Amino acid sequence: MQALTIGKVAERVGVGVETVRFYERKGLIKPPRRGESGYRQYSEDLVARLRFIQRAKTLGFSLKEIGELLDIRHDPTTTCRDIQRRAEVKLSDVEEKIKGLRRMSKVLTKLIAECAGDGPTSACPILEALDVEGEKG
Amino acid sequence: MQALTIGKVAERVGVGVETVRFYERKGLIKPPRRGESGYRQYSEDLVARLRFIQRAKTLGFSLKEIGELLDIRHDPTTTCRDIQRRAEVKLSDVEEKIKGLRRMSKVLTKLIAECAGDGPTSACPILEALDVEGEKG
DNA sequence: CTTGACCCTGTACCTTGGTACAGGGTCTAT
DNA sequence: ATAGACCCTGTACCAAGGTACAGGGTCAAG
Repeated sequence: MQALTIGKVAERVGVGVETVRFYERKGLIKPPRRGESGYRQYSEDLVARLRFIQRAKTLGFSLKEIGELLDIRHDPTTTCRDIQRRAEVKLSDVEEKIKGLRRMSKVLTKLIAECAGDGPTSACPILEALDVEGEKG
Repeated sequence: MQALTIGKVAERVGVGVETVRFYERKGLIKPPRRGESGYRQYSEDLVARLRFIQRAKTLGFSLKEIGELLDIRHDPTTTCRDIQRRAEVKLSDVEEKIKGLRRMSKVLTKLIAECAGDGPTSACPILEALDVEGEKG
């Protein structure tokens, strides 16, 4: 298998070469071996790893969290359960956000309707949207 | 009602005084009146506004977006139609955010279900799923 | 009336997740 | 052998959203 240059890797994954080097600096990918010229030589594995990073990002994981996922994976003392728990934490974050946004959506919808109907408007009705937790769905 | 100092306000909301001043600079809260000494004098209203800002942040709104949300209200210079239009813009933002989060939720839920939790990380379906791109989804 | 906690302005710095040079060296096609 | 595309390191920069001084003034308790 041919070694890939950083440009090829970046192109395949759809990121800039700077981003690949940035991930290396951040420890998300390990420094690859170098050719005579000092050029980085990557294998296909790295492409997979980079895709993993991109995909995890879209699920709301920060680079730090992604780094942890990748570390866990290569740590023989951890189990699948560790990964699962992290996914669960992330899921509950996401569910919380959805709830809050639904409240916001309701208030905005109401605002639009009231406005159309010439209804009374409080000084700053939007503030009610996120009023104290649990104090009304 | 006693005027609140910036420290009292910050304490009540659970942010630093620097943050309150930062929001003032960013236009999220308006410059309050000042006492003889030049100290800022706040009313309870400001506490509510700051709490809104904090909650909206956890929902993924940027400070800029939060400023726009807070602007959706009646004042002498805005018409009902104005409010309606701005509320509609924000409503569609909110719906978009919900959609994105639901996609994340779905993927995470599926991954968590597929993972029995008892295997080694080397065979974790969550990690495997993150490896492949898209997987026809 | 002093001490310490608080406030003021202004500026510098931090983190996250990159992006953009500058000033080189290398590789490849012609 | 030379142009142009690529690679290298290093540093600076960007936006967002703060956080931390420095160097002052003020307020309230003992």
